[in-house]
Amino acid sequence: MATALDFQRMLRGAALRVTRPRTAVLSAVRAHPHADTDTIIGAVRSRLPKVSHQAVYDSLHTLTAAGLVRRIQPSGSVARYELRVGDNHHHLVCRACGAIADVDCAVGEAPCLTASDDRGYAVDEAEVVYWGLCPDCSTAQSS
Amino acid sequence: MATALDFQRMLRGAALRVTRPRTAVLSAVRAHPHADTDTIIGAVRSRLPKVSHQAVYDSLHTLTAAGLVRRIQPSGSVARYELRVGDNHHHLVCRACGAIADVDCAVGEAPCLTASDDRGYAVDEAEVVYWGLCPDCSTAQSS
DNA sequence: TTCCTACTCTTGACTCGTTCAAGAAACTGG
DNA sequence: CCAGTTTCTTGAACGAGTCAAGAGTAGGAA
Repeated sequence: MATALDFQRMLRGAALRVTRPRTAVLSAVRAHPHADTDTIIGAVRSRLPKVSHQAVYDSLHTLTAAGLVRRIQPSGSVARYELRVGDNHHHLVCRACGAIADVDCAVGEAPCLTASDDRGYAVDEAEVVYWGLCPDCSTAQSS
Repeated sequence: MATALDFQRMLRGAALRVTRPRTAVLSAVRAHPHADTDTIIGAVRSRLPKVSHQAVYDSLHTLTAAGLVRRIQPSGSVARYELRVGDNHHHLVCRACGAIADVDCAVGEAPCLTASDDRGYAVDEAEVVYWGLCPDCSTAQSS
């Protein structure tokens, strides 16, 4: 369980200033994986009621740019965030309710990271999204 | 080269009514792969100046639901569309300018279509996005 | 400790892609 | 050609996210 001190170290390690909103955002993202901005704002304000939505947006941008947080945004959804963990995991997204689940990379160690023909692009990341129906929506539809 | 008749057949094949806006949208999507809605509206209006933006939005939704058109929306971008072709191709997206290029699936025939653990999800599609810098932006940055 | 500077946060307005709603127009089967 | 339903037009509205200016704060230097 990461403590406030761990978040401090993460921020300092990325050469970022340690501020209450930022540590609160990191904590909120860890507590609510795949949460949208609104949820994060709510979670942050449960500790620091006076934090503005703009501070949360700024923090999320900064943390994303620093690589501490990962932003994901499936089509048709608002932006969602998760703590960047070094592993190469991907996401299952429910077409019906938008639920997101983590899934390890399909074939071992980053198999899809190299395109068959990169068209001259300098690729630094491959993102995989599996679309389908989550168990709940699946049973709801068939019944 | 697909003609208006081909588009008609595509619509009828999907049990959709054949209307001018819809055929124009199909034509525009074929002429401008990966175009955003604004571009498509512009292309449609070059033929049918009186078409409302709402008709284009409606057509795109309908065509997407029917599977004739595929909607893609990389993080931080607006919605983009391309004609659905049966192949399993993916996309290269430039982090700097947002350019999109097609790329064939990395390892043959839909390798990533099966997650290592589907968590009970009924997966019907796997989407792969390669993030990086396009040739232009790549040279612009290094210089 | 105290001060200074640059970075961060607050406040509040604003943008713009997309959606909603009501009525007019048009497509299709009979 | 007609009826009935779907689709399009018009115009307003929504909301996630951004912009901007000034107040506040973190962190290094003295």
